[in-house]
Amino acid sequence: MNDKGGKAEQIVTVAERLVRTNGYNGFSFREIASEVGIKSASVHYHFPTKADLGAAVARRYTERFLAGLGAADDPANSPEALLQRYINAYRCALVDEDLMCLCGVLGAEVDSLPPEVAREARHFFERNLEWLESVLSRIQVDGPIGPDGASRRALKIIAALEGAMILARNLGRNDVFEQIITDLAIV
Amino acid sequence: MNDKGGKAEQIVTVAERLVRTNGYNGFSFREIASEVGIKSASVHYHFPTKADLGAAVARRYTERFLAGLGAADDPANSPEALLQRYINAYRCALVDEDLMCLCGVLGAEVDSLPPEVAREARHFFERNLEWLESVLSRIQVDGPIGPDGASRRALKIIAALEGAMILARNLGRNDVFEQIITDLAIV
DNA sequence: ATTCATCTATCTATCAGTAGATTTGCCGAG
DNA sequence: CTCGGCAAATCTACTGATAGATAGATGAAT
Repeated sequence: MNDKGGKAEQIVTVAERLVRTNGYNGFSFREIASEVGIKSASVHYHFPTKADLGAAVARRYTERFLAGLGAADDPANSPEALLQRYINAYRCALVDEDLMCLCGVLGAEVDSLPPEVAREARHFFERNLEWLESVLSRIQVDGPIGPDGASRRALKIIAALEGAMILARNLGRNDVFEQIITDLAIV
Repeated sequence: MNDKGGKAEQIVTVAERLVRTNGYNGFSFREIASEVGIKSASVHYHFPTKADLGAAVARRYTERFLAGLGAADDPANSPEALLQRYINAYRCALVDEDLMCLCGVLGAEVDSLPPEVAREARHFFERNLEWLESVLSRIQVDGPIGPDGASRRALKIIAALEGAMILARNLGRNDVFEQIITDLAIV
């Protein structure tokens, strides 16, 4: 059958898209089951509770996202190139996938998430900040002012990207994303 | 009775808090009714459908938010002071109310919103951008570089603020908000 | 024979929304 | 002041749909 990598993987894939479209409170086992071509009881077999599934979705998303970036300290890639790669990951989500960042969605409703899902969302941001700080610390800031350390710059970059996605999607204008990230890499 | 400004107003108030906590797909007529002290059928009397209520919540939020800012071209307030007031509005939502920006939440799940709710969310951003552009155009940009027009700067400011709220709330650290908005007013 | 994965069937709870009765508060007539 | 009537607001009671979750049967693979 159409069994790309096993049903559990398919379930997570469908769930990810639904969460990124509707939020954590906006998807159901039945809808996932229907799209995968099984029954909702079978989804419960793989992921006993909704929180289990939500956490699995966030965990896989984080791993895939970071894997796509590569090592922050890889000497084969300049920090400037890695920064562009990071920004491009968000651009692809917005333009190619036409979806919000998963953890941007989860982050907006963090107070109503089951603890294990909230923990995975926080983990996404922590790992991203770690990666960005590592990249930014390789860039020589020689300007006379340069008040921000790598940590603060990393925060500013993620915030700008998440905010840019929300604005672009609400205004229905992807060029808004490009305007916001202009000069994001050089501050 | 405890009837602050009428039941319709109370309903919108409770609904706003629930949306800002759980997202649009995460609140119910029953929960609102329970908190207000009436039955869910009475909520339907004031707001026939969930989309009606959602749109009313967003509309009142936008009006209240803009009213709190004052006129963008009021000569009694310097543009710099107005900009600080704008940033402070987000800070208060985060620190004092401990809630996300309503339209940040709605914006994250915009693809699953009823059309009239999505329209109100977009309207919030459009009105905010208009106000910010008006304020920013009053500030003399004399720097030798200054590549951004008022429009682009307005986008960057809103994106940074929405992203800062998401990050601060997910990391459970309000100082993250302060770090991100450092120098936001002077670029 | 055991395990894995799926199924059917069902449970209880909740959802948005509706119909129609009832209460409440106000206003004008006597 | 009191009564009748009207309309706004709330109620009870319900519908059909859907939610997450569970029990136990079925079939296939090892």
